[in-house]
Amino acid sequence: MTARQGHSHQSVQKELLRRIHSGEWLPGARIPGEVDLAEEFGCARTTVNRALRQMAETGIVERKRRSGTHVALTPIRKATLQIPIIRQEVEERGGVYRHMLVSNRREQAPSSIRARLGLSGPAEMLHLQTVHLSDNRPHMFEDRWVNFSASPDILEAPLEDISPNEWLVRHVPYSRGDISFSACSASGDVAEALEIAIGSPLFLVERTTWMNTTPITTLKMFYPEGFRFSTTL
Amino acid sequence: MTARQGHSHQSVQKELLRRIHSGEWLPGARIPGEVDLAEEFGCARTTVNRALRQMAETGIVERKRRSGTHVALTPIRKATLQIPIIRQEVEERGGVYRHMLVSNRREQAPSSIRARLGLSGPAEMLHLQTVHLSDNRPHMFEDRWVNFSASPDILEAPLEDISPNEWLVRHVPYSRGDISFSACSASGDVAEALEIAIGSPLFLVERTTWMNTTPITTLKMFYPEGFRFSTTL
DNA sequence: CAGTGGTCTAGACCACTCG
DNA sequence: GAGTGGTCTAGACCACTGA
Repeated sequence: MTARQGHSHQSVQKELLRRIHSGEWLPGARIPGEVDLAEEFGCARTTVNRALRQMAETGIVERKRRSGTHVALTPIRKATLQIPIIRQEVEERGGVYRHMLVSNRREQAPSSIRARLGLSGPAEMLHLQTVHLSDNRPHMFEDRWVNFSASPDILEAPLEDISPNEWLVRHVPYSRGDISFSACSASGDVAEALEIAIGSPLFLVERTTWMNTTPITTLKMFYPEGFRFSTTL
Repeated sequence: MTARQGHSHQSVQKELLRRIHSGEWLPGARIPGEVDLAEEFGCARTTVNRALRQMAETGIVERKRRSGTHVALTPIRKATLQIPIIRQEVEERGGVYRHMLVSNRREQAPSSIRARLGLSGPAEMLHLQTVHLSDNRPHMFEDRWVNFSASPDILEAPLEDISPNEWLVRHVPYSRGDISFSACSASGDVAEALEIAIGSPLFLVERTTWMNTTPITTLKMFYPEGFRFSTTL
């Protein structure tokens, strides 16, 4: 059967967005059911469904069975952030990337680190400190602990040539991660590595990753003032 | 025709993820085509397509026509952030919310603000400064400019009772927004509002929103040290 | 130019949930 | 119990792009 195309899911979404943005459908208002919309637009219900599903994923509408689809009271609540490899991050900003491994030691993980990873008993881990440079100026300082029992290969990795960040991303998959953003002031170590004054404000990203329930690595990334993490809503 | 169900798109995705996480399919490796996978799983191609499309949206795989689907070299590169109403943010963290309107004036917007909004000529705007409190302690300081020609109603809004943040979210839709995160140190004004020392590190969120090409509002939100913005990968 | 993903259709059944 | 979204199927055509 020749399926003559009425509307694409994108054109449907565009029209639905127009009605929301124009105020025709106010926040909280109920949107007609998929069957009605499909009839109105002259397309299959599947097409309407996809348009509405995408709008629900970005938080523009809320959907529940039986009660239908409503315009969200707080339109657009989700932004997606890119989590790049640091080298790419530097190069995308037009800099020449280089890294320096400041520390590379096996140590007993302190309790704060074990807590982040969800480990109860003592554990020997790889403690790596790296300065990431852009055009030979400090871009970011990374303080990382690696649970090498989950990825023994890292003990033989050429971390002078490839940063721990990049080596892990390329060799150790993970299934789950936490990430958080905050601000802090520079302690002595970090200030020295970044060549800034002690107490300077820093943008701090903390990330921990697991493969299933096995912790892989946890790290803090310290960015000096001026660095921005941007995205679009 | 009774469509007997083979696999759901979720079960397909789960199995594909397993193969990636187990190392069976390494980063960069090519994944079989949709037709082959559909045959293997005994389901429709549509089902495989949806599973792979979702995995592409989260950055786990990369898809191109003709060349097929490949495991991403940098697995998982996107995180979604919730952009809440501040009152909800405070209440979700267990605090009692209150806000104080520190400033509410019509002013000529300085050039820095006009630049953020993409306006060339002079423009009179509403300049609002709000302290958001959690359990009567400062939670965040907001410095906002509103292009009231795009939403004249705000001039009559009871901003003492409902914060500018919440009033705008509930009454003025937007189609596009920028958001960025960084760190800075507290200036005198902000330090006073947040009851912290001048120079303290702050977590700074900047957001600008438009309706189509009309600028709506731009603001900076200053969070004291200790505040974290978290999400899951 | 041929292979791969991208998408639409029409129809069906299922699952949740509100009244 | 009935209405609404959630999803699967089988088939078709289209669009991009790399060999």
